[in-house]
Amino acid sequence: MSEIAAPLRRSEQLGEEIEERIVTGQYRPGMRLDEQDLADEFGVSRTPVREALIHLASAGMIEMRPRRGAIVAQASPTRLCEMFEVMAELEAMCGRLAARRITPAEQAELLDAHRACEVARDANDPDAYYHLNEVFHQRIYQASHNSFLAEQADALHRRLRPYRRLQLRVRNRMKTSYSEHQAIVDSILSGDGEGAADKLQRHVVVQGERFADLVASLSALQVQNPA
Amino acid sequence: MSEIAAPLRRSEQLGEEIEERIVTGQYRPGMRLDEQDLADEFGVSRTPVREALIHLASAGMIEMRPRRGAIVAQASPTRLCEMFEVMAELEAMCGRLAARRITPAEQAELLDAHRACEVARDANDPDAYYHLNEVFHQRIYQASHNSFLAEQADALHRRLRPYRRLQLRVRNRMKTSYSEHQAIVDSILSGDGEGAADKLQRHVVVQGERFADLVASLSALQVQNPA
DNA sequence: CGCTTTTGTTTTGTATACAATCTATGTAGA
DNA sequence: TCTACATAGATTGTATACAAAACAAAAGCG
Repeated sequence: MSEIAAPLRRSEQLGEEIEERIVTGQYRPGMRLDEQDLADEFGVSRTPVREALIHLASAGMIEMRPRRGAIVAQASPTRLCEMFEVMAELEAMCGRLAARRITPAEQAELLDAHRACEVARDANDPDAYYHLNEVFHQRIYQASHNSFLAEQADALHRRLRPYRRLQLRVRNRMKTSYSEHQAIVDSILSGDGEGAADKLQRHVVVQGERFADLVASLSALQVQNPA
Repeated sequence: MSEIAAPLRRSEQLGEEIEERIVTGQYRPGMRLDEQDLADEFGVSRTPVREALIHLASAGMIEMRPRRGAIVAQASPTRLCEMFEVMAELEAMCGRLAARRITPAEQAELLDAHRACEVARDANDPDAYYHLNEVFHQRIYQASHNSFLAEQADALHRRLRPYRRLQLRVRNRMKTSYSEHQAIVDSILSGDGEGAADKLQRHVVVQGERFADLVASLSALQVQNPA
């Protein structure tokens, strides 16, 4: 989220870079993260690497087992469903509040983000849609006017990014997503908090056949050699 | 929450100890945490202390400004309300799920925790009530049968512990709290998810006169000399 | 007398060194 | 051939050392 530019510690930059690699799938769930290797690659010592890893572990992006090194967090299908269930509730809450508190300027921004998604959908460009979809959701977080909630939602959203990305590949998911967005926008702009909450909840939660889709895409993501 | 006993890193032990001091009010919001001082006190080098601080910063318990040291996180009244607003939603979600999914064994445990609170209330013992109240709420988290949700709720609960503690000192708060617990238990045991959610939400959220109470107790907590 | 600049001290951030523990390979025995 | 154990190697966790930045205080200047 838009923060005042604070000078980043080296370890924070490392953390962002490593997180990016996890999100983009370069580092896959279960993959081992060797401190020395990372240090060599980034041209620093192990100290800032360790600090970055500890931060990522706190955020749930990786797992650090004492004396046994760090691995990219691997969530079971059940666990993922649980996470999406919570994400759905947070999004619903954002939508409920946003419907009450959104400003005219934010209404315009939300519509802009929504229309941008439409362009990506029409171009049948999942990667573009993926990014614009994030902007769309973040605009809703912002419009909730609860900055803590927005931060929490954003953090969990980031944690789920690798899996969201996969889901967009599922047939017709992009079109379905867009029309759901439309209904969400309508509810928020008309001030219907409960409607927005309900639609966002269903938009995010993984259930029914989407669970099967998730499991199927997961096996493709999983790394074969955890060592 | 009950986890399999994993050998703790020294830095993790430090983190727990420092967190405990923050929660109990020994370290007050705004107070500076000097790495060398902590290292000397615990008889370790700065390295594990730093790692503990980074972890606490990730959890939001402290704030680390680059090159300017760490201070105990100090939340504004507005921020605190936002946090309680999210906590209320998470608790409501736990209650809603718990009403549907709670097992007979968990029902018994929940009742046990509730009756223990009754004893503390009758003894007019806020400290005891404070701890038993935590157990009561954690039982609900567990009964949601969404382990991720339970972890998130617990994490935020811990973050709000210093402030919850203060609130129990407010006149009659303990008795009010207990009778609210009673209604919550009734809803959960009767399988009324929406009722449980609604009652938990109101039980936790800070609004109306309780906001004034919170602000009043906050100024007592705030440290005078941030240096 | 107040403000700016400069110098000295403290504290953080990173690099390196070392000790403890875990993993893996190889060997001996059943 | 499989299992148990011992040893060697690799990797983590912690201590120490050093460099850079922030902070504090004193000196110089208007």
